[in-house]
Amino acid sequence: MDNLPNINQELPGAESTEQRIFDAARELFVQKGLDGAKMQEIADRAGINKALLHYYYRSKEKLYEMVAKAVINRAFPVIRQLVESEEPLEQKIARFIDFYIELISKNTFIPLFIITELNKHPDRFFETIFPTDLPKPEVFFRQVEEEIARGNIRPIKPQHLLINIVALCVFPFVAKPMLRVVLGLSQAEINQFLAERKEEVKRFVFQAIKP
Amino acid sequence: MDNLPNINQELPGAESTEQRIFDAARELFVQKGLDGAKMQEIADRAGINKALLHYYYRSKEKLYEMVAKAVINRAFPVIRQLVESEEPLEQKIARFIDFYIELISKNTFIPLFIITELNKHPDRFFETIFPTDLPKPEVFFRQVEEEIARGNIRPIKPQHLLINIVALCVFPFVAKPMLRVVLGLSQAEINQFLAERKEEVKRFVFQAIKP
DNA sequence: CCTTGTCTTAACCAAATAGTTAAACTGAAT
DNA sequence: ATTCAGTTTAACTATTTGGTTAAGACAAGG
Repeated sequence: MDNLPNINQELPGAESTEQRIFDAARELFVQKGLDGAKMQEIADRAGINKALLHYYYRSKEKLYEMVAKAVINRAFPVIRQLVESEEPLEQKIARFIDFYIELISKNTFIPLFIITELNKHPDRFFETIFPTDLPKPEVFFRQVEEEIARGNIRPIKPQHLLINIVALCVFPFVAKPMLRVVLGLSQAEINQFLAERKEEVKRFVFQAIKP
Repeated sequence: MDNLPNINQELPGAESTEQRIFDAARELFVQKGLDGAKMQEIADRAGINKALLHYYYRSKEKLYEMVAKAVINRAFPVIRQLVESEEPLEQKIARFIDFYIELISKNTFIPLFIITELNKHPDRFFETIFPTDLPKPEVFFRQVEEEIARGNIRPIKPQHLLINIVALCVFPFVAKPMLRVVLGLSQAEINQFLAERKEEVKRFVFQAIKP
């Protein structure tokens, strides 16, 4: 009776029921919000009975809360790691853009979800997240100021530079449906356009901060 | 009996019931979205009986549709006018940035509303809500290509330039709560930061497209 | 004053949806 | 095989919520 643990049907879906529920809930909550996602829908996507949602996660609110926490706590450390590293600024910016665009293109709805959630409960956030996970942009700020002092880049407030970079990375993906409307692009053209963003953003940013 | 028209209780709230309903609905829909806003809540905010909502606007969907149309149609024509004008490119970009940031800073929730709802209910938006006369960016595109040909700006796809400009204008306001979290700014500092955006974006963009 | 059309309300209805329960299933330990 | 704990389901209940209805208020005109 050593360690042959609860194998309980781990074969069919390869994942535990609890996890399948959580994944389904995450997808739907992130895409449709608390009110837009329905419990039955979540159950269907997880391929289980609706009662199991309540068996594992007492209520819709609780389930949503756990999802929100997980999403936030997964998103921030990744950014933090990039922003706080000590590698040379130019290289760091290039890596950041590549990585960030890659990340968002695979998780289109996450930024909007976090922003919406942050707007709903501005204070709850600081209880939700591990304090250590909060990105500390000081390293980045110092690097920018050093490069400015050396004359390698033009004077610019580091805060503006950081936000500008993030804006250029995030916005086109978040506003994806608008591309179709405003630029009149087909689905294929939209994908082509978004694929070009990594290089485009890097060119744009580096040109914008040249001395 | 000259011109003493239907005064019908225009005194108490100074506004017609129909208008009060519409205003309440706009506030709540913009803030909470279609699913998040409840009819009873709208009625309460308007200070009237719930049945009146259906008396004036048949259903929730219809009411939402009218609100969404109004919100969008207040924003787009102005943009359109700017984008389609024939004034010199540099001047046009500067005016666009000034105007756009001004507009957004006074209606912070509108872009978020449009983007969120567009992502949640793309069909409804494209079929019923969006106006037929969207901004036509062709003039802008042509101007950019001309300036590139003349060697006044560096080569860049006009679509990317347009999206970059919009991204730099919109994103910081949409992501306002993130500023506090990521940059660690106080409310006063956030306002200061956002006030600097007009000049910052113009500098950044013009520098980025220099030959 | 009485009628008429517009506006407004309280009470009600029906559908959707969150949540509960009791029973059945399952696999493992006794 | 029996028990037992954890898991799962179908059927059910309770609540929320969009929508309706019938009756009343109310001004304006006859």
